[in-house]
Amino acid sequence: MSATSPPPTTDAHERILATAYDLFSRRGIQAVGIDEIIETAGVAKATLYRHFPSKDDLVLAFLQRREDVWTHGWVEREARSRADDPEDQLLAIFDIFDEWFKSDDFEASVFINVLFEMGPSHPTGRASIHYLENVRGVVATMAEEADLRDPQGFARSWHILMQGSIVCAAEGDVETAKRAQAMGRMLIAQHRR
Amino acid sequence: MSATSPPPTTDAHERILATAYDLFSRRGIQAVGIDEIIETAGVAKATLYRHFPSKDDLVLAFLQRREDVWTHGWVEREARSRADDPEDQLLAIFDIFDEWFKSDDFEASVFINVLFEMGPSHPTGRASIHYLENVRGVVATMAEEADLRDPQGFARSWHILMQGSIVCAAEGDVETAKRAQAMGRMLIAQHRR
DNA sequence: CCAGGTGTAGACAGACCTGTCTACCCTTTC
DNA sequence: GAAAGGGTAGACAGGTCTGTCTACACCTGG
Repeated sequence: MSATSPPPTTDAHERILATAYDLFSRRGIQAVGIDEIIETAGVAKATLYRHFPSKDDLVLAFLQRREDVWTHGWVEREARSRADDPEDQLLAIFDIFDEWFKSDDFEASVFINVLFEMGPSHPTGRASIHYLENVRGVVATMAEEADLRDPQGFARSWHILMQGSIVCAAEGDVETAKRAQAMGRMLIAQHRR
Repeated sequence: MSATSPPPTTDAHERILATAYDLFSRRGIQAVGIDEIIETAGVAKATLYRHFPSKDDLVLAFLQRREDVWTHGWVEREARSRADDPEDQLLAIFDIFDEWFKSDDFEASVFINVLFEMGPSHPTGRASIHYLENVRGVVATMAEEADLRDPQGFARSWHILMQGSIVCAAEGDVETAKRAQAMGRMLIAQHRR
């Protein structure tokens, strides 16, 4: 989330990945070249290619980190910390999204972004699909904890609301999280036993 | 002005645009180069640049055609032809989406695609946002015809369902249209007077 | 002391891409 | 019959990008 490049004391591998995370997150994959990454990270080109044999490998490492930082470290963690009741934890996702959409550095979802930028058959696109499925898995777990009917089906419907609100936010509608949350409430009510 | 149509081929302008429509629709903007378009269309490079001063201009013309063909010529037209009741016309959108997602040439939404590929500040990205707003406008009109409360707000929520199902379909979930439709039913029920 | 691993700096190859330009062809119109 | 306009074919300029390569510097451990 920090835009500052780390001090040169940290090791090169980490510095490259942190820089790539920042640049890829904000501007996408195609728009960020290797040359910009090495310059921003303060690293020689040979060093980057020693740690990451190709740009695709760097992108894959970036997506893995995105899951750690965004999916688990931010969305899941925040949702769980904001409420005790599992239903409220689910609804809290859209409170978090609301803050996300209204923040300055909202740049649309990295996973959707890469999926559309690279296509579903490209290795990085396939990886994005995998990480999006994991997001759905987090929702399914919460749905189980909330003792909702058909947690897998619930998670798929909930996922539609999450993805839809992200796209609508990218379109410019900053109030979209509240609308998605309202539909989420209806969906929860329908899945109660 | 002349009504004479030369036997060899159709109008070059039309041939270029039709080829660009096909290639851009299926593979995205960045992945399709000018050289491929002129070769596929069977046209000289100078001819393309005579009709479209730059690739961006060609993309803008492509997006305009996409609205004509897809938004109005297909989704809106089909939805209206499949039901008389406005509420059923709205729900029919997801029947159409269902067939779309399951068709061989489903390639995700062009407008979302271009928006994510080019970014919201690029002219073509801005145009995509405009055409997505027009899709929402079609929904709002149908909502008015169905005499639903707050048709604009309804259309925004409905739009979340549409966008979400498209992304989930791109992710590989082919049953997503049915789930979106079920949530659509709930949303309609909530907006009845 | 020196060998190996890690780093820097930057030139360079090779493959793309968009957009321009020349040179020529063919048809229609005045 | 000449001019004009639209078309073809393709070279070319100028830019981008990834990835390789050379040459050198600095530790650190044996």
